[in-house]
Amino acid sequence: MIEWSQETITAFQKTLLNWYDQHKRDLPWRKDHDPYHVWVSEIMLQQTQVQTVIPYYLRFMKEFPTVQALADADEAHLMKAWEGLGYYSRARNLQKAARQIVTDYHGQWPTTVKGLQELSGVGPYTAGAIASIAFNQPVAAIDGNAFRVFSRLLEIDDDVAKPQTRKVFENVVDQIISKDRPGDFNQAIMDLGTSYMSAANYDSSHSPVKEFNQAYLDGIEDQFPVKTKKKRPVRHDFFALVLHADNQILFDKRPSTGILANFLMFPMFDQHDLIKDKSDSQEVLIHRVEEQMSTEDRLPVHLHQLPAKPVIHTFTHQQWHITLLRGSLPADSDLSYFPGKWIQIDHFNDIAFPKVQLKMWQAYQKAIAKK
DNA sequence: TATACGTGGCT
DNA sequence: TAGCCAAGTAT
Repeated sequence: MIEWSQETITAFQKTLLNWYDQHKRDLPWRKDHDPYHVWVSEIMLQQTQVQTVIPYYLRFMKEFPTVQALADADEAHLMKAWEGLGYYSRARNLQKAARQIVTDYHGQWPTTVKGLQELSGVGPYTAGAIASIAFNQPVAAIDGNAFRVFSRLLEIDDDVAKPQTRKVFENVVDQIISKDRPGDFNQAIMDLGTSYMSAANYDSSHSPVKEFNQAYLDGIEDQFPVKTKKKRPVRHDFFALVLHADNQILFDKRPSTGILANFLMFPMFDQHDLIKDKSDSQEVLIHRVEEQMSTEDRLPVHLHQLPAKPVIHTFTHQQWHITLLRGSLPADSDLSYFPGKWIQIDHFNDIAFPKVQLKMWQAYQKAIAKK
């Protein structure tokens, strides 16, 4: 049980919702409460900032205006619409869920948290957000904003990085949430959490709910939320091959699981896997790649390291250092001999690539232009 | 439960 | 600048 009295709870709701009515952000997915609009925006907003999402959301609604259109979309089209947004399993789960709705539910949306969580990619937060915003259910939607805001308001010091902490906050919000306007309540908390009560540069002294903010009143806001630190990304060193033949370049399709699943990328070799002896030089490793690519003498591949800095790309858990290798083939080589897919440069714009692949292509073109 | 999963912004 | 943060979920 929280310390707030029923009077305090009512006063908080009123203050928060009045502020929201006057100052809520005008966002494209707030024009109505259509569950499709709410759902797509919530999936895009997972771990992604509002300003990043807006243009993606607007394009997405033009391309796929309805659940049916999304269910019918071909995967390449879908991934192109998601290109650059990251966490690409979100897009695949989105379509999986669209097909669930169309096929399994005959177009009828589940309206409860439990029902919504049956949809692929919809977890406790997103289910709460859709249920409250689209279906007016008085349920919590605990995201990073809610963790931050309520941890400060009530000086809750449970570690928000731990999964079990979610239920502590759900219990709190279940008691405080407005039963009349649950969707607006949850969205108001998010607006508060990105403005007066943001992670950095918060401005609690001007916050509409400062008198309810115990951590502020006690001068200890900087202690909330309590969150254990993340681990640093692990470094991996790769070679990436740029194998040119006429106007085509060789691509590999990545495995169907793991990071950047299913994307087409330049063939990549983990340098660590190429090492046989500690004393192996970079030249020796490159030569081993040449051997792997030229298993028959009739098609020797010659590789040259490009006069370019390695491409460095950091993910949440990995940091890639990629050395680009340009490959040359004998004239009239049989391209079908190589494992992978030859793609016309002219067609690059129609294919979805992850950011690191676009970086490699840019670095390659820059290096070639210099020569 | 702890970890993997992308990208961009900010200090 | 290296690290943290941003409307989390799946496994």
